[in-house]
Amino acid sequence: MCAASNLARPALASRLRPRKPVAESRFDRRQAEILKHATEVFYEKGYEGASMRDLSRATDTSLAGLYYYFESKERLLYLIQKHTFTTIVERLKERLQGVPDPEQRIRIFILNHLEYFLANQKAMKVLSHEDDALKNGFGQEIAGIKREYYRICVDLLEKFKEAKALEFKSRIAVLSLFGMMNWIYTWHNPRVDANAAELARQMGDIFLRGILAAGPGKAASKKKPGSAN
Amino acid sequence: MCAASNLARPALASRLRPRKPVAESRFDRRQAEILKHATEVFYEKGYEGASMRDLSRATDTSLAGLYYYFESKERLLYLIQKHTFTTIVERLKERLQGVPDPEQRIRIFILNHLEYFLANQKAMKVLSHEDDALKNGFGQEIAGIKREYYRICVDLLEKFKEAKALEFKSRIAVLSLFGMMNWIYTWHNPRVDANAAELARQMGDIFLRGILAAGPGKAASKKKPGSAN
DNA sequence: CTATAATTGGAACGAACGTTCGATAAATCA
DNA sequence: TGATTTATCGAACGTTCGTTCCAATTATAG
Repeated sequence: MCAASNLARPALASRLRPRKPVAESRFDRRQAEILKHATEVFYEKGYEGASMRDLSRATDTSLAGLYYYFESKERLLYLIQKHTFTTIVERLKERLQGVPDPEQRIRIFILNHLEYFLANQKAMKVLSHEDDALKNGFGQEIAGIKREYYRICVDLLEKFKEAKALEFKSRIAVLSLFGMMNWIYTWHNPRVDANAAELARQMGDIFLRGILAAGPGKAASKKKPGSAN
Repeated sequence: MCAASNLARPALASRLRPRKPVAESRFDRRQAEILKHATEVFYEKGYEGASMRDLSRATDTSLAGLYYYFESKERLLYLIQKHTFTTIVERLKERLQGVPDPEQRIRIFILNHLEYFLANQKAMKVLSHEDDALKNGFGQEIAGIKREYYRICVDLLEKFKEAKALEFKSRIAVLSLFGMMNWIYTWHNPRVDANAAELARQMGDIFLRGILAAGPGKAASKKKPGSAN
């Protein structure tokens, strides 16, 4: 984890913290808690719409206190995005280990994405919705993680395509899949809609059947699902 | 069209405009032009991030001049959203007339959506991205149009489902389809990606095959989705 | 305990925000 | 032409923005 080392200390707290062998210090704990509440506020009001005073109120911290933990509002958003994105990629890699079947791997991708998305819906909306709010330095790093995640999905699809001798445009397919999954932050209601596993199954069915029916050569729209090759 | 009657006049211009039988007055033309430029600014900076001074600069209008044409910043966003959404629904209804085949009707829906989306990409991003920026009064009217549009799509799908004796959750299917289509504002690059007709064909293929393969009864792919956790 | 570092809050900074006002210029019509 | 509406402008209003400074408070170490 080593979360602390990633976080810039404000001037007052910039001295090296000596011997702190335990996992997280008081500083780290409080910082994480502020981030959690800040995520909620960004979720509700958007990045530009949320003021530091909103965050101050929501986190029960004085305005100056916020600047003790975060050097700027932008950095706050950056930390939320980085943590969220890094975690989802980490979990995906763990889950993919030891699973060879191409279709199964795609289903794992979908499940991992939806599960994390729904469990951290607010953070994920902030991630999806404010993905161009960060200026050059910060923005590029997040964009890099995003590109890696996208690459993983493309690779999964192309392995699948190869194994089944299919023909379709990977780029369109991947981006369609992302669209299906990411859009849920606009409509998912936990009291009405199914949970992540069930959604993953349904979306996986639609998507996988959709690309599975695309045999080599023609891509006819009439029902000819049987001819996989 | 009668666009003028929908637009609130500021106090100075609130008197009824007598006999203006021709399509659009000077007022309407200038207002429409400001809206066009404002759409661009909202697209680039977001609603909260764009200031009236940004809009003033982009439209070559003084700050006070803006308030002669629009009574508030919120109203500006409202007019952009309303015009965009109303137009897309109108066009869809026209295109659906006289087409009986359920599959064909869904393909028309997709094509209409993507075509309008790509031709008015900036307005559509503003529409998708700022859909909760409007306060109660304005927001509900836009939400109403959106609900109508959603309903149309559900009906198309259910007719299709009935005709083909399929079984799938319409809600999930519709929202997945919207996700696929709406997400393009985050990635579409006209110099790299296909045009609307081709995209509509590809997405239509993925989506229609996906739901078409869901015959009555079981909806199984051969493997069960691996351990949910 | 005292001394030192970590943490907090109150008050204020200049800048930018959305909006308003009153005066002026341009267009329209008698 | 003069009278009257339509359009545009610069300047300012009060508020809120992100951020900073500094004194006061609390926790930790010697």
